[in-house]
Amino acid sequence: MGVDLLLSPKTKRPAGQPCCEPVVYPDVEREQAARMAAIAKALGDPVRVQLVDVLRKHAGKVCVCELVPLFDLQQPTVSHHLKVLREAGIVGSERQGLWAYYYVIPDALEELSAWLS
Amino acid sequence: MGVDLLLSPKTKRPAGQPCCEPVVYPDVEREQAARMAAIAKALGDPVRVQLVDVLRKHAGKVCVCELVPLFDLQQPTVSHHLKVLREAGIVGSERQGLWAYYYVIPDALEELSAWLS
DNA sequence: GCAGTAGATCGACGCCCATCGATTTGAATA
DNA sequence: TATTCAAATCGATGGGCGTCGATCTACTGC
Repeated sequence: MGVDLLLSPKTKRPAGQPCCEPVVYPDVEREQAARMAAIAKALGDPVRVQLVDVLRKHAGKVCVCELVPLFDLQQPTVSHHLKVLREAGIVGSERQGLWAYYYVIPDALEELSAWLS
Repeated sequence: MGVDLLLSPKTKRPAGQPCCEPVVYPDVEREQAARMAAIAKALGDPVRVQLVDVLRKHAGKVCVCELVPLFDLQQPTVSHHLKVLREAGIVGSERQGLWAYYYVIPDALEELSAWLS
Protein backbone atom coordinates (compact mmCIF):
# COMPACT_ATOMS: atom_id res chain seq x y z
CA MET A 1 0.00 0.00 0.00
CA GLY A 2 0.99 3.63 0.11
CA VAL A 3 1.43 5.92 -2.81
CA ASP A 4 0.57 3.21 -5.31
CA LEU A 5 -3.04 3.23 -4.18
CA LEU A 6 -3.42 6.69 -5.66
CA LEU A 7 -2.52 5.33 -9.07
CA SER A 8 -4.88 3.66 -11.43
CA PRO A 9 -4.92 -0.12 -10.83
CA LYS A 10 -4.51 -0.63 -14.56
CA THR A 11 -1.25 1.31 -14.85
CA LYS A 12 1.65 -0.84 -13.81
CA ARG A 13 4.88 1.08 -14.03
CA PRO A 14 8.41 -0.23 -14.42
CA ALA A 15 9.41 -0.71 -10.78
CA GLY A 16 10.55 2.38 -8.90
CA GLN A 17 10.01 4.76 -11.78
CA PRO A 18 6.71 6.63 -11.52
CA CYS A 19 5.86 8.82 -14.51
CA CYS A 20 4.99 11.80 -12.35
CA GLU A 21 3.62 12.97 -9.03
CA PRO A 22 0.32 11.35 -8.15
CA VAL A 23 -2.62 13.60 -8.90
CA VAL A 24 -5.69 14.23 -6.80
CA TYR A 25 -8.55 16.53 -7.69
CA PRO A 26 -11.16 17.42 -5.09
CA ASP A 27 -14.86 17.60 -5.88
CA VAL A 28 -15.16 21.23 -4.80
CA GLU A 29 -12.88 22.30 -7.61
CA ARG A 30 -14.75 20.14 -10.07
CA GLU A 31 -17.90 22.10 -9.29
CA GLN A 32 -16.19 25.42 -9.80
CA ALA A 33 -14.72 24.08 -13.02
CA ALA A 34 -18.21 23.19 -14.21
CA ARG A 35 -19.34 26.76 -13.52
CA MET A 36 -16.38 28.18 -15.43
CA ALA A 37 -17.09 25.82 -18.33
CA ALA A 38 -20.69 27.02 -18.48
CA ILE A 39 -19.61 30.65 -18.74
CA ALA A 40 -16.91 29.82 -21.27
CA LYS A 41 -19.36 27.79 -23.31
CA ALA A 42 -21.69 30.76 -23.58
CA LEU A 43 -18.71 32.77 -24.84
CA GLY A 44 -17.68 30.03 -27.23
CA ASP A 45 -19.29 31.61 -30.27
CA PRO A 46 -17.90 34.62 -32.16
CA VAL A 47 -21.29 36.27 -32.41
CA ARG A 48 -21.84 36.11 -28.68
CA VAL A 49 -18.39 37.46 -27.89
CA GLN A 50 -19.07 40.33 -30.27
CA LEU A 51 -22.40 40.99 -28.61
CA VAL A 52 -20.73 41.14 -25.21
CA ASP A 53 -18.03 43.37 -26.66
CA VAL A 54 -20.53 45.83 -28.08
CA LEU A 55 -22.59 45.90 -24.91
CA ARG A 56 -19.53 46.46 -22.76
CA LYS A 57 -18.14 49.27 -24.87
CA HIS A 58 -21.41 51.12 -24.76
CA ALA A 59 -21.42 51.13 -21.00
CA GLY A 60 -25.18 51.25 -20.97
CA LYS A 61 -28.20 49.54 -22.39
CA VAL A 62 -28.33 48.86 -26.10
CA CYS A 63 -31.49 48.22 -28.08
CA VAL A 64 -31.82 44.93 -29.94
CA CYS A 65 -32.76 46.83 -33.08
CA GLU A 66 -29.25 48.27 -33.05
CA LEU A 67 -27.59 44.91 -32.49
CA VAL A 68 -29.23 42.95 -35.28
CA PRO A 69 -27.86 44.98 -38.22
CA LEU A 70 -24.33 44.57 -36.87
CA PHE A 71 -24.38 40.95 -37.99
CA ASP A 72 -25.11 39.07 -41.15
CA LEU A 73 -27.81 37.19 -39.28
CA GLN A 74 -31.54 37.22 -39.03
CA GLN A 75 -33.28 38.66 -36.03
CA PRO A 76 -34.32 35.31 -34.49
CA THR A 77 -30.71 34.16 -34.54
CA VAL A 78 -29.47 37.24 -32.71
CA SER A 79 -32.32 36.84 -30.27
CA HIS A 80 -31.23 33.26 -29.69
CA HIS A 81 -27.64 34.28 -28.93
CA LEU A 82 -28.84 36.95 -26.53
CA LYS A 83 -30.91 34.31 -24.78
CA VAL A 84 -27.88 32.05 -24.37
CA LEU A 85 -25.93 34.94 -22.84
CA ARG A 86 -28.83 35.80 -20.58
CA GLU A 87 -29.21 32.23 -19.32
CA ALA A 88 -25.51 32.16 -18.53
CA GLY A 89 -25.93 35.28 -16.43
CA ILE A 90 -23.64 37.29 -18.66
CA VAL A 91 -26.19 39.84 -19.82
CA GLY A 92 -29.49 41.14 -18.59
CA SER A 93 -32.43 42.60 -20.46
CA GLU A 94 -35.08 45.14 -19.87
CA ARG A 95 -38.11 45.96 -21.90
CA GLN A 96 -39.34 49.49 -22.62
CA GLY A 97 -42.37 49.58 -24.79
CA LEU A 98 -41.63 47.95 -28.12
CA TRP A 99 -37.91 47.90 -27.58
CA ALA A 100 -35.73 45.58 -25.55
CA TYR A 101 -32.46 46.75 -24.06
CA TYR A 102 -29.56 44.51 -23.18
CA TYR A 103 -26.65 45.21 -20.86
CA VAL A 104 -23.71 43.31 -19.40
CA ILE A 105 -23.81 41.95 -15.88
CA PRO A 106 -20.10 41.97 -15.06
CA ASP A 107 -20.13 39.28 -12.35
CA ALA A 108 -19.87 36.21 -14.57
CA LEU A 109 -17.14 37.66 -16.73
CA GLU A 110 -15.19 38.76 -13.67
CA GLU A 111 -15.59 35.32 -12.16
CA LEU A 112 -14.12 33.66 -15.23
CA SER A 113 -11.38 36.25 -15.54
CA ALA A 114 -10.40 35.69 -11.93
CA TRP A 115 -10.30 31.94 -12.39
CA LEU A 116 -8.10 32.32 -15.44
CA SER A 117 -5.50 34.44 -13.72
CA MET B 1 -28.34 61.98 -44.14
CA GLY B 2 -26.38 62.05 -40.94
CA VAL B 3 -26.82 59.88 -37.95
CA ASP B 4 -29.75 58.03 -39.42
CA LEU B 5 -27.48 56.36 -41.97
CA LEU B 6 -25.86 54.44 -39.16
CA LEU B 7 -29.19 52.88 -38.36
CA SER B 8 -30.64 49.90 -40.11
CA PRO B 9 -32.66 51.00 -43.16
CA LYS B 10 -35.38 48.60 -42.06
CA THR B 11 -35.91 50.16 -38.64
CA LYS B 12 -38.10 53.19 -38.96
CA ARG B 13 -38.52 54.82 -35.61
CA PRO B 14 -41.30 57.08 -34.36
CA ALA B 15 -40.02 60.52 -35.42
CA GLY B 16 -37.45 62.14 -33.16
CA GLN B 17 -37.30 59.28 -30.70
CA PRO B 18 -34.35 56.95 -31.34
CA CYS B 19 -34.23 53.87 -29.13
CA CYS B 20 -30.55 54.35 -28.28
CA GLU B 21 -27.20 55.65 -29.43
CA PRO B 22 -26.18 54.37 -32.85
CA VAL B 23 -23.78 51.45 -32.65
CA VAL B 24 -20.69 50.83 -34.74
CA TYR B 25 -18.37 47.89 -34.43
CA PRO B 26 -15.04 47.87 -36.28
CA ASP B 27 -13.67 44.80 -38.03
CA VAL B 28 -10.49 44.75 -35.99
CA GLU B 29 -12.45 44.07 -32.84
CA ARG B 30 -14.45 41.40 -34.60
CA GLU B 31 -11.24 39.52 -35.31
CA GLN B 32 -10.12 39.71 -31.72
CA ALA B 33 -13.57 38.60 -30.67
CA ALA B 34 -13.23 35.56 -32.89
CA ARG B 35 -9.94 34.68 -31.23
CA MET B 36 -11.48 35.03 -27.77
CA ALA B 37 -14.39 32.86 -28.84
CA ALA B 38 -12.01 30.15 -30.01
CA ILE B 39 -10.25 30.06 -26.65
CA ALA B 40 -13.54 30.17 -24.77
CA LYS B 41 -14.94 27.39 -26.92
CA ALA B 42 -12.02 25.15 -26.02
CA LEU B 43 -12.80 25.88 -22.37
CA GLY B 44 -16.51 25.30 -22.89
CA ASP B 45 -16.48 21.75 -21.58
CA PRO B 46 -16.23 20.79 -17.90
CA VAL B 47 -13.71 18.05 -18.60
CA ARG B 48 -11.39 20.42 -20.38
CA VAL B 49 -11.62 23.06 -17.67
CA GLN B 50 -10.79 20.39 -15.11
CA LEU B 51 -7.82 19.26 -17.18
CA VAL B 52 -6.51 22.81 -17.33
CA ASP B 53 -7.14 23.19 -13.61
CA VAL B 54 -5.17 20.06 -12.76
CA LEU B 55 -2.31 20.97 -15.06
CA ARG B 56 -2.10 24.47 -13.66
CA LYS B 57 -2.13 23.39 -10.04
CA HIS B 58 0.69 20.96 -10.62
CA ALA B 59 2.89 23.69 -12.02
CA GLY B 60 4.74 21.19 -14.13
CA LYS B 61 4.19 18.43 -16.61
CA VAL B 62 1.61 15.77 -15.84
CA CYS B 63 1.49 12.33 -17.43
CA VAL B 64 -1.63 11.34 -19.34
CA CYS B 65 -1.79 8.11 -17.39
CA GLU B 66 -2.43 10.21 -14.29
CA LEU B 67 -5.09 12.31 -15.97
CA VAL B 68 -7.26 9.53 -17.34
CA PRO B 69 -8.29 7.96 -13.99
CA LEU B 70 -9.39 11.38 -12.72
CA PHE B 71 -12.44 11.15 -14.96
CA ASP B 72 -15.19 8.70 -15.62
CA LEU B 73 -14.11 8.57 -19.24
CA GLN B 74 -12.20 6.26 -21.50
CA GLN B 75 -8.67 7.03 -22.56
CA PRO B 76 -9.52 8.03 -26.16
CA THR B 77 -11.99 10.58 -24.87
CA VAL B 78 -9.47 12.22 -22.57
CA SER B 79 -6.96 12.15 -25.41
CA HIS B 80 -9.51 13.93 -27.58
CA HIS B 81 -10.05 16.67 -25.01
CA LEU B 82 -6.31 17.16 -24.66
CA LYS B 83 -6.07 17.51 -28.40
CA VAL B 84 -8.73 20.22 -28.43
CA LEU B 85 -6.84 22.13 -25.75
CA ARG B 86 -3.58 21.70 -27.63
CA GLU B 87 -5.04 22.97 -30.90
CA ALA B 88 -6.35 26.03 -29.07
CA GLY B 89 -2.85 26.75 -27.81
CA ILE B 90 -3.89 26.29 -24.20
CA VAL B 91 -1.69 23.31 -23.41
CA GLY B 92 1.44 21.77 -24.83
CA SER B 93 2.66 18.19 -24.81
CA GLU B 94 5.96 16.42 -24.70
CA ARG B 95 6.73 12.77 -25.15
CA GLN B 96 9.17 10.83 -23.00
CA GLY B 97 9.40 7.20 -23.92
CA LEU B 98 6.03 5.58 -23.46
CA TRP B 99 4.56 8.48 -21.58
CA ALA B 100 3.20 11.81 -22.74
CA TYR B 101 3.31 14.85 -20.52
CA TYR B 102 1.02 17.84 -20.77
CA TYR B 103 1.47 21.31 -19.41
CA VAL B 104 -0.30 24.67 -19.58
CA ILE B 105 0.92 27.39 -21.92
CA PRO B 106 -0.34 30.46 -20.03
CA ASP B 107 -0.52 32.86 -22.99
CA ALA B 108 -3.97 31.95 -24.28
CA LEU B 109 -5.54 31.96 -20.84
CA GLU B 110 -3.94 35.28 -20.02
CA GLU B 111 -5.16 36.70 -23.30
CA LEU B 112 -8.73 35.74 -22.53
CA SER B 113 -8.47 36.89 -18.94
CA ALA B 114 -7.19 40.27 -20.10
CA TRP B 115 -9.99 40.61 -22.59
CA LEU B 116 -12.55 39.82 -19.92
CA SER B 117 -11.34 42.45 -17.50
C1' DG C 1 -60.72 48.20 -32.58
C1' DC C 2 -57.22 47.79 -36.14
C1' DA C 3 -52.87 47.92 -38.40
C1' DG C 4 -48.00 48.10 -37.77
C1' DT C 5 -43.81 47.00 -35.42
C1' DA C 6 -40.01 44.91 -32.10
C1' DG C 7 -38.72 41.06 -30.19
C1' DA C 8 -39.42 36.24 -28.59
C1' DT C 9 -40.65 31.59 -29.58
C1' DC C 10 -41.33 27.47 -32.40
C1' DG C 11 -40.11 23.71 -35.62
C1' DA C 12 -37.03 22.05 -38.88
C1' DC C 13 -32.63 21.27 -40.97
C1' DG C 14 -27.73 20.42 -41.20
C1' DC C 15 -23.65 20.22 -38.96
C1' DC C 16 -20.61 19.81 -35.14
C1' DC C 17 -19.20 17.50 -30.98
C1' DA C 18 -18.60 14.22 -26.94
C1' DT C 19 -18.15 9.59 -26.36
C1' DC C 20 -16.97 4.96 -27.22
C1' DG C 21 -14.76 0.41 -29.04
C1' DA C 22 -11.40 -0.99 -32.14
C1' DT C 23 -7.20 -0.25 -34.19
C1' DT C 24 -2.71 1.84 -35.00
C1' DT C 25 1.67 3.95 -33.70
C1' DG C 26 5.81 4.05 -31.36
C1' DA C 27 8.77 2.93 -27.61
C1' DA C 28 10.52 -0.28 -23.98
C1' DT C 29 11.39 -4.82 -22.48
C1' DA C 30 12.27 -9.76 -22.57
C1' DT D 1 12.22 -10.53 -32.94
C1' DA D 2 8.12 -10.82 -30.38
C1' DT D 3 5.60 -8.91 -26.77
C1' DT D 4 3.77 -5.40 -23.94
C1' DC D 5 2.30 -1.03 -22.97
C1' DA D 6 0.92 4.27 -23.36
C1' DA D 7 -1.11 7.23 -26.18
C1' DA D 8 -3.07 8.68 -30.52
C1' DT D 9 -6.12 7.95 -34.27
C1' DC D 10 -10.19 6.10 -36.66
C1' DG D 11 -15.17 5.27 -37.54
C1' DA D 12 -19.61 5.19 -35.79
C1' DT D 13 -23.34 7.00 -33.01
C1' DG D 14 -26.34 9.96 -30.53
C1' DG D 15 -27.25 14.40 -28.87
C1' DG D 16 -26.56 19.30 -28.95
C1' DC D 17 -26.14 23.71 -31.43
C1' DG D 18 -26.43 27.56 -35.00
C1' DT D 19 -29.39 29.13 -38.36
C1' DC D 20 -33.53 30.10 -40.65
C1' DG D 21 -38.65 31.06 -41.96
C1' DA D 22 -42.93 31.28 -39.88
C1' DT D 23 -45.55 32.45 -36.19
C1' DC D 24 -46.80 34.51 -31.81
C1' DT D 25 -46.88 38.22 -28.24
C1' DA D 26 -47.25 42.65 -26.70
C1' DC D 27 -46.99 47.40 -27.29
C1' DT D 28 -47.81 51.85 -30.18
C1' DG D 29 -50.45 54.98 -32.83
C1' DC D 30 -54.23 55.92 -35.66
